[in-house]
Amino acid sequence: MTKYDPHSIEPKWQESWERDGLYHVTEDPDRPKKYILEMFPYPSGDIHMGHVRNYTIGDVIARHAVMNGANVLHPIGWDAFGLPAENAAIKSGSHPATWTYANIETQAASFRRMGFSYDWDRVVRTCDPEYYRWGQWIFLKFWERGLVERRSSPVNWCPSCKTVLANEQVVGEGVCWRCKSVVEKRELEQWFLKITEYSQELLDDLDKLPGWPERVKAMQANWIGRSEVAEVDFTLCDAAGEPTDERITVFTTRPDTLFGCSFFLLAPEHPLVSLLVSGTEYESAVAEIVALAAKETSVERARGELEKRGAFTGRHVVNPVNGEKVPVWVADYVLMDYGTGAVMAVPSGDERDFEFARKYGLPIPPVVLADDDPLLSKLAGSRERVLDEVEWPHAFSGDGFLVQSGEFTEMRGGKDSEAMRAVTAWLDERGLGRASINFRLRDWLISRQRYWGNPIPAVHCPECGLVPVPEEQLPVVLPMDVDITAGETLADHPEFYETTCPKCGGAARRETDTMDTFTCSSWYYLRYCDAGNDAAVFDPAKVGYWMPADQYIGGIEHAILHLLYSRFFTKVLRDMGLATFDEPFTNLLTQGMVKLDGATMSKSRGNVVAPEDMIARYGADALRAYILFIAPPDKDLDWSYGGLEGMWRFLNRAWRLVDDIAGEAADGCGVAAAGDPAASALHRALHASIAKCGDDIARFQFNTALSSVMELVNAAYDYRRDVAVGSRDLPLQHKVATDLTLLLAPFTPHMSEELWRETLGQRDSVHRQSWPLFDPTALVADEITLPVQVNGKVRDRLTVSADAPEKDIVAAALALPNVMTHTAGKTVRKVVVVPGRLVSVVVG
RNA sequence: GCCCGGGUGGCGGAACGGCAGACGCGGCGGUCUCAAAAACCGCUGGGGGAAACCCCAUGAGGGUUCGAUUCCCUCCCCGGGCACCA
Repeated sequence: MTKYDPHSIEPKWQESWERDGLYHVTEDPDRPKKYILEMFPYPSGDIHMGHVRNYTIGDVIARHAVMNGANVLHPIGWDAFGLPAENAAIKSGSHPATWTYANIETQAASFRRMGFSYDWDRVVRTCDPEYYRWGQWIFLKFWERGLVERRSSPVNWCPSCKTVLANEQVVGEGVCWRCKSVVEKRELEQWFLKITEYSQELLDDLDKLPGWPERVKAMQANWIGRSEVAEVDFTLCDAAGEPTDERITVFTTRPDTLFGCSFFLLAPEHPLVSLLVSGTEYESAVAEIVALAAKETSVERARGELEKRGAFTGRHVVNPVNGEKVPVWVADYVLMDYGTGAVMAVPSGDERDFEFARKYGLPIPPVVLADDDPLLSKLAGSRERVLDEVEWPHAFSGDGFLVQSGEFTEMRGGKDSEAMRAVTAWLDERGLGRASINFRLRDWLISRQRYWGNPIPAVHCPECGLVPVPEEQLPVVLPMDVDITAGETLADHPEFYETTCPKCGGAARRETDTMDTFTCSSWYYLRYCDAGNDAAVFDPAKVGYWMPADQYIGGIEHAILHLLYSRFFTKVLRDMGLATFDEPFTNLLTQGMVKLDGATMSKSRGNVVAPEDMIARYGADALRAYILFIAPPDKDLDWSYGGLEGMWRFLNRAWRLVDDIAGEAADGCGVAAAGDPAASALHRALHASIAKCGDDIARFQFNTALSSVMELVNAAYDYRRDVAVGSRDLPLQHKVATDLTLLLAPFTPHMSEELWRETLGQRDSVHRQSWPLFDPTALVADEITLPVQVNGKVRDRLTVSADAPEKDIVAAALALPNVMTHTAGKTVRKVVVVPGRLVSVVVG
């Protein structure tokens, strides 16, 4: 008899596995591959319950896949560049590199202590020059393909992080994703990756991802924001009101309302604004609006709570559909960075234009009427404009009939309507407009004004302009002697930025911005396939063998950010001929958060349950099994100490069972009794658990997978309680003990290994064994008990032999006492027999 | 406003259209013990009944079906994403 002691067995097997290279893999064309990937962590130093959950899920999937005969790649690495290292360095006076590498060591030790089955030979650390040089190489390839651009535009600036941010990194109501400060808009020259070139494909290929949660796909589709619009060209008039050659194009989703356009709007930031008004009587009023708009914070503006303000420019444009001249106003609710920054205003059909028209006394001609609108009878049939005002309290944006709309009058209007198509076609024929597609997705701003990142490999030459660093000069090494505590960045470091132009050899300045860390995490999963390669970014053959990743596991917070960027990188690398697949991650599992009393665990809140403490008490196996048992993986879970205690009890129970059975086997006692019902019940329970546990792991229902193992243990205890020692079926018990050990192996790798090798005396590792075979015939019982319903309610139970013919079942069911009670005095209209399931009697 | 999720015992959660609540936590009662811990056994949705059993119950209301937590429609509530997006 031995006692379950995780503290002695867990470290022992961890060392043994590592010594034996148990989790080291190479390509093997003869076996099916499986790439199980978890989002690599930022090395913050300590592991938290979110890590435990994320990486345990991956580990169970990986171990189960191995037992099912797959050649499994299960790597780990560190997303090691980023701001926290700089902030910590400023605080502690150490170097970001020192801080980062030390954290990687402690975190790796914690991961080893959890018993995760990583191939440690493939570790990737994004702050290693051996890694980031290939990030720079990819950047140069993007540049060659015209996907890199340095340009000036209004960008998001985080005052706290002192750097610019990509659109995706501004979350909620205009705050920085990392520090939650309110983001400011600044006009700056920055580096962009042209992700918008792939907008349509990024959207379309979501359909190629049936293994992704709907939620994530919906979020990406929302973010990409495709809308089918019409472009309409308005002709600008000069100050005297005469049409010029200049046209201003607007986007609209409602070309059917074009006849209701009674004014025209420009965003305050629109470049035309100052040209139109400079030196005119309208200049000061317009300047005021521009100044006011500049002061509005992005938060205020995003909430749409501001009262709309505007000013007339003194100019007009010609509405192409009816030749009408409408006034051009500047309005603060028109956004420069959506569409063209110019809008045709249709106050009767758009609530914002409606408010604006009311405020400034502009006309509101109705053009689309609801089917029950009283104006319908008054305006029906009139093609010409007869009414310029409505008494409505709001604009009407629904479907309806067109009135006073020229030749389109009486057509059906609305989104995706007859009138909409007709107007667009009419404009197209005359070269005044066209159907078009608009995306909300913006190009990815990747430059950061921070030190601890991957340097952008570019040189500014006064003669040649922007020059890429030649490939053979890579990597542009991040210098280690920058004094971060003094607030220095690369821009303060002449030794770094003073250089010569690769093209002309003249004096030039090296780019001092670094890349967004999300560029590093957009291709690390490819590097895992060929981590040590120092001659190329990776060997396409190796990537071709392992990719795409069969299963990706990580937090929902990357639903857009990392997952969108990685999809983009994959598509570009494919177009470069380095990959043959369209999507990097075939299946995605987004795990829920680990909370305490409903609140997110955080150090600042002081409500953190430290994994180390739990390991110290119950061992890593109990923690692993518990965090999977408490809830399905995609749901948030609330931490419970009692639940962990319960898992500890179960592991002890399972341990004792295997230990006791092994003891009895050694004693050689017990004789199998043929046809013993208790033994066949245990036999059935065993195979039911084998089937359910495997199926449930395959569909990531780890909680029910574990509960099926618990049922097996309960069944074995029942058997041993009910059957005297001398009458127990020894081979069956032994089979239960070994299969139980195998079923638990993915969840509790250390305990299973100890039971397998020490208690059950096996030679090879339990983690090199096959998943136990399920025998469907074992589930077939001689007799079955069927519930019998009368009018949908269970009234009795019927025990019959499994192969009883239907008419015998019907007869026996109708003869059951409680069935007779409920059918007495009524006519049996129908009897439904669902074989092996139930009997349903219909009376009336 | 648009788009996704989700509402089941005291709690976490189970249920290919087929006995609602598996498994676990917690609670109650018991065995063992001088006692406690551990372990083991039993009970544990609500109501009625001595019992056999009966009634109610998966956010609300309809529908399809012999049969609905599950499928369809309408609505309510909670969580998340997008949004002065033209």
